[in-house]
Amino acid sequence: MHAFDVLGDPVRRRLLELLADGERPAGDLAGIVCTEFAISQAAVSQHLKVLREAGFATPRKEGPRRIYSVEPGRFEEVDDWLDRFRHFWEPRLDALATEVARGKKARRKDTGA
Amino acid sequence: MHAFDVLGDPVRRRLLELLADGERPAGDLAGIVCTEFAISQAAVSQHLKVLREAGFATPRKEGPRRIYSVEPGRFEEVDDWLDRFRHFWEPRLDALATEVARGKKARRKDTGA
DNA sequence: CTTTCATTTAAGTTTTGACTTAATAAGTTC
DNA sequence: GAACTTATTAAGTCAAAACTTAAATGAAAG
Repeated sequence: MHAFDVLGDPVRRRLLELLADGERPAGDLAGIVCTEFAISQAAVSQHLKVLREAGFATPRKEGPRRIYSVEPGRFEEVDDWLDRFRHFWEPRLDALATEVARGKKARRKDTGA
Repeated sequence: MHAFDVLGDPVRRRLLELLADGERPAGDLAGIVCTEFAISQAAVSQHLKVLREAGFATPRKEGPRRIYSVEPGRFEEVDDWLDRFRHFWEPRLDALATEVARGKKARRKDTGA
């Protein structure tokens, strides 16, 4: 499932926003999102399943609860897709500055420098 | 319409990818996307409408054709949303380096420095 | 080992939105 | 202005996906 297909849902985006500040148990997430969107707790669990299976979040079992936390990989993928549009609004830095500043390609592809 | 709702469609993403390299007439875009996705030209036009109305692309009339080009605003919005997740995968630069490197908040909010 | 709490899964319904065909609009060319 | 091109809009169909209720799972507590 493409990263943007997952993010193309307001409930899932909200869940991720909540997780951005740190891990949270599923029930906690449901408590917030159910009232905000007026949907059932089961619906939230289904969205969590999508996030799980798409690799946006992972649960950790702690007694009877599942503590969810953000999984960065797919976000990075989104960021990469955005790269091809960055020149439309970001000032063009010289190539080295960009590499150093964002430090992305170097780390990811390990070009051997 | 939320930026991610717009990007949550593979045809629209493809259209934007094509526009990332530079402006193109609608017919040109349709020619490519219709074959790639096996959909009608009208369907592509409908997607272009969504992109137009959401502010992701703007057409410029040139004779009978509409030359589409990227409108950066909404992409920047997406980038901003991602900001809250960046710390999960980007090395934390010191604050000034971040400002200089990305030059975003400074330019946008013009904090007066 | 049964009850209870937290969460997920299953089954079925409803809604959203993407697609098709047909019609319309606007710009050239003759 | 008739014919042809380029593109958008309208109307209706269909499928994907989000939601609901109900049942199932699994851990802890009595």
